[in-house]
Amino acid sequence: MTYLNIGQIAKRTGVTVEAIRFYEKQALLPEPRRSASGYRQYLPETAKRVRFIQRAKELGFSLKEVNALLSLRDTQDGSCADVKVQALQKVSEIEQKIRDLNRIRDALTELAEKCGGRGDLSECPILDALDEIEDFADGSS
Amino acid sequence: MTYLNIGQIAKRTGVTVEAIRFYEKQALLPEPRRSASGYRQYLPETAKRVRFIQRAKELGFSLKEVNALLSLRDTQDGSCADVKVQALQKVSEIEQKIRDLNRIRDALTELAEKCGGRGDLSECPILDALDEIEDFADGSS
DNA sequence: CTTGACCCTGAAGTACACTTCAAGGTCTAT
DNA sequence: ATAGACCTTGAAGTGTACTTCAGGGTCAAG
Repeated sequence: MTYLNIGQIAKRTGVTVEAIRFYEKQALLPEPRRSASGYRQYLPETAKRVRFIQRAKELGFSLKEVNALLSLRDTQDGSCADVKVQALQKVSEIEQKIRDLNRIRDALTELAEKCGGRGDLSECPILDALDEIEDFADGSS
Repeated sequence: MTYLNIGQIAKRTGVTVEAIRFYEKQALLPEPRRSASGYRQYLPETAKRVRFIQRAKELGFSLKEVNALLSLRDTQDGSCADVKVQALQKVSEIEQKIRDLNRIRDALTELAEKCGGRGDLSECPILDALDEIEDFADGSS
């Protein structure tokens, strides 16, 4: 049969069995088919979904947000226009994250370059590179 | 005087007073100067650092990781070569995050485009777009 | 010289995302 | 048919990142 039990999903994704059950409880994963004896039986695609959850978490999305992302794909109620609005909203959030990560990456790259690989930190004042992040306006009051 | 008290830092950063004190306890912020009466007195630059902490958190870095990033800049011990190695390591982690975010953004953009803004979800099967994320190898066993 | 907005500390409480535990049933190989 | 690796549930425990509470001191305005 093409079904996988929870341990096999765990192995394929690197996520613990317990975490997978937890995701089910949180409705991030649909309740799977069960064997006669009550074992969960997953389609192999479930592993994709679990990996997506992991990745999204590493990118700073809460499980609630991951759920919202997945629901954009899953949901059967609500209009397509709603989905579009939400998707575009998420896109702009994500683009902000990408910009921020680029800023941090550039600062770290500059830092590494200026360090040349030898000398001690007193010869590396360019560690200020990170201060170039957030170089704009303060609060207004 | 050029010093700001904790409430002013909070206002400029959008981070609560309590969280700022918490960051100090966790050594993400250096212990500031104190007034005669014990009030914390911050240099305005501290706001930059606090905003950096917030941004980095939103990008999926734990406070411990943020600390490591900030330490790359701050530290006075350890050789510059060490800093370089760590910085480049972080750069590749960050580049992975950027790739993942690009994947999610592209999928969401595609989803939004195909939705055209009207019709209901039964006319939007492209919600499968997100499945194109993680399109590669399964576990090896 | 008091009122209200601010600051201080330490301790306890909360939300999130799990992990561990307890107590037990199932499956496969020998 | 029994050992060992798997699966089940529910409840309690853990680490992170705060927030709230209790009890009090400080500062600027009127």
